[in-house]
Amino acid sequence: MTAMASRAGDRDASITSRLERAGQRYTSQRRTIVEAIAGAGRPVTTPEVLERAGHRLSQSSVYRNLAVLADVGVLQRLPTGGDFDLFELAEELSGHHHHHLHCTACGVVIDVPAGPGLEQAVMAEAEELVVGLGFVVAGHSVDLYGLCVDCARG
Amino acid sequence: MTAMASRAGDRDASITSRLERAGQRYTSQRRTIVEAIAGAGRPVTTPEVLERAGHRLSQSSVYRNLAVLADVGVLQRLPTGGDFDLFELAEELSGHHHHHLHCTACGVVIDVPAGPGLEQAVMAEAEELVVGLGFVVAGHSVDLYGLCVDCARG
DNA sequence: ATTCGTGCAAATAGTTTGCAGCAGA
DNA sequence: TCTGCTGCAAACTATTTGCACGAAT
Repeated sequence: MTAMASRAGDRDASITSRLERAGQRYTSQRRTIVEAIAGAGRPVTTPEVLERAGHRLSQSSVYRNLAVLADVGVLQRLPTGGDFDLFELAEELSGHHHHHLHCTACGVVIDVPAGPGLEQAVMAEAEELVVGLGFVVAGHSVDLYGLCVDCARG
Repeated sequence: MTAMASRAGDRDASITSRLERAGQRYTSQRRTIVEAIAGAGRPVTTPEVLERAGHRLSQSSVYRNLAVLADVGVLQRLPTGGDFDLFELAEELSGHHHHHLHCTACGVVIDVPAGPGLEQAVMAEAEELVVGLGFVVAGHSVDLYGLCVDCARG
């Protein structure tokens, strides 16, 4: 419990500081949004955020706050090609580096922890690119496409 | 030259058959679109397709045809989070498996050939997921984010 | 007090669609 | 000649924005 509280506190402090650096405040509405997203355990859409927050906040404010939170690095935006973009806690805050599993049938996106072998391979590849193209690699993402358990059955 | 012509012919035949399987035709406009995209050598946006085709086709038809061509597997759509999605030739048709380098400053996306080490690592990871989650992996993409040569300098 | 946040309604912009004429098999 | 393709204009929808009021420091 102490450890949990401490970790939650760390997260809030980090979010507050990121916002303040941009002259912004960590309001209760922004807290609600962050908690709705963190509590989902997977990337969520704007309507889902609204839903999970019980529609207690206006749509325009959600859009505005998602943009602000993504801007200061609290959230990560995931384009999907579908109707809505997805949002998740930035890896720097959630603490665990992961990749995504996209179900091409139902559209759900699931987090999967990044294995060390794959990470190493990506790093090696990134290294070659710096040398070969002068491209400075800052981050990466690995996305797997297929069918989730539910859709694979039927 | 013979080899080139042969390869181009193979591509057209493959495209025609994919379209016909869906009761569609490989019209000259669709040819124009495919050539505009194939000739770019990197993923392009809808306005770029229009531009590269010299604005000889209507915007709505371009949208319609990009959707059809993506549906039958001739093109691949790449969501970006920016204003426009990107389109590129499907890997089955272009023949070379590759990943993408995204410049976070100017937004350009560059193709990079997929190295064998990375591919192997992704496959291994995919294998574990099938066993662990029952998720059936059909494909994947690796995306690297950073600064392209031009943006890294200036 | 001043600055930022919020809700509402209106505006924006990428994309889709209805329809009438055209073209290919 | 039948089915699908195209262009135009209108419709649609996710997202953004102007404005006036409320909240926080």
